Amino acid sequence: MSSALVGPQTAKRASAKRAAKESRPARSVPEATVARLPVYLHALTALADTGVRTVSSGDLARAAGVKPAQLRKDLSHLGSYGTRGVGYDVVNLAAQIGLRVGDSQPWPVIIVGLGNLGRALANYAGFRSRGFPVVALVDAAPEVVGGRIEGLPITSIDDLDATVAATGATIAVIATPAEAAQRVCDQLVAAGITSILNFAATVLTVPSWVRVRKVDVGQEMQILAYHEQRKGPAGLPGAPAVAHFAEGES
Amino acid sequence: MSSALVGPQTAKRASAKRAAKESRPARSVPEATVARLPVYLHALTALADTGVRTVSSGDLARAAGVKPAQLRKDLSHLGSYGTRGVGYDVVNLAAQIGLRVGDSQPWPVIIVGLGNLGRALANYAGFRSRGFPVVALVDAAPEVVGGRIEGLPITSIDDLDATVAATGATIAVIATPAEAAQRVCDQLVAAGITSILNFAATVLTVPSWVRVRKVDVGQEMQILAYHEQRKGPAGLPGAPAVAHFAEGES
DNA sequence: GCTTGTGAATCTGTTCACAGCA
DNA sequence: TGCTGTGAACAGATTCACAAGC
Repeated sequence: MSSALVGPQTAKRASAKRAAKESRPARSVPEATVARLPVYLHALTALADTGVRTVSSGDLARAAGVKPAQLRKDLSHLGSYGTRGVGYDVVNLAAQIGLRVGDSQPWPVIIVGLGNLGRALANYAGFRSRGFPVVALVDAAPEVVGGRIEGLPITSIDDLDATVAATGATIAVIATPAEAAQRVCDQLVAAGITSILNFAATVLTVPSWVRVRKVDVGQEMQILAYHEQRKGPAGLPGAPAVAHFAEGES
Repeated sequence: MSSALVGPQTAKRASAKRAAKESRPARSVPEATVARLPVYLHALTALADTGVRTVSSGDLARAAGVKPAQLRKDLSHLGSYGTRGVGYDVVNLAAQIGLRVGDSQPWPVIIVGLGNLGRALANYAGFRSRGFPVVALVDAAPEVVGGRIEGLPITSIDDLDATVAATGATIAVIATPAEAAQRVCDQLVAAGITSILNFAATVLTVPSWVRVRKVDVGQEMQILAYHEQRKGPAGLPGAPAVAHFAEGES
């Protein structure tokens, strides 16, 4: 589990700045930027579909819901794909971002857990269309195994190793109940999965080479509720509160 | 659109540091902390269920997947609910966080869009159990309206104003196709909704007093794919890669 | 003219390290 | 002796503002 084997950020402290300065052509895009690339790509695709050829940082930023300066800074981490005085070539920029985001190849995905959510995900068309074909459906319940969804058979969790090997998947989606999530996660990791999208309401413990992203609807709701809470007691809706400057919506 | 009336963090720009120093007892919890409160609450609830009475920042941090210092800093924004040399009282701390997260009252929720995802969400039990009863299901398609899910009737989007007024909901979930999302969003806002959880793959434009959180499965996948991309070409799995500095997984 | 790309300034969040207290 | 709570140091991300270039 959290046994040593770490060694990560070991010599990071001391070396840092000076060492990284030369020899490297500026690798690594900031994580915050990576998280926005899909948004930019989506906006660019929409623009391309409507026949727009070039777009300015201002326009693209508006479509993506960010500020122009942020967009330019983000894109600058990828390279210089714009033309001063003109803007960005929509198709070319989309291609460049697509490259980074792995659009050039399909990423086969395994879905584990076929309750309500798992089934909805298995039927979700946007999955395949975005380059993530669902190649296997896995569950533990004997009465579920053997069924089919969208023509794809549901296989047993006991055959996970074979399933992963056969499909070549490296990404998995966990849509099981919270109690089963960690166990399933361990099995996925053992089978060679290195990226996991976790819909279960649990914190997963994984080795350092495995990346997990969590989607927790309940938590999102609670974050919204936190802010609703603030509003309620303060001022009545409709009644103009005191000062306030409009926010530019992030 | 960006008219205005919030009231909170009002004169922030100009005043800043100097002014904020005195008179204010440190209001407002950082957004990053707010996003973690639900995780802490979940971990505490689990601990309480197993009968644990007190917990140290180290143990709770491990359960929540953060560092102890981070947990203490986060909790310090809420007040001093721990006991030096001992730890935190599980039940009391859970109560305090629950208070902030709005656990004390139910937050009725409306779900708009009853395709695969909407139906899965409507059936999602964890919704109600976390204090977010689904009080209305809304769709636009005539052939869907009139049906029932979990005993709840599906009403027409045309009756939205009445539905919101009747239920008193302030939070809504958008699970429509992307094309319909902005239109639905506008209608929700007009009806009085002030918090939205958006599952559609679009950036929503809303007035400043409305809060939106987005859940986009496709985007999450692309973020995972971005990192998979880095790994792939570099070294074979199993074969120790060259240099390579391990990242410290957050 | 116009818009990009980027250093510098700022803001936000995280981590350290230790004083304060049971 | 612990473990919390927190100032101070650090790191990361955002925003500003302007030089560079079409």
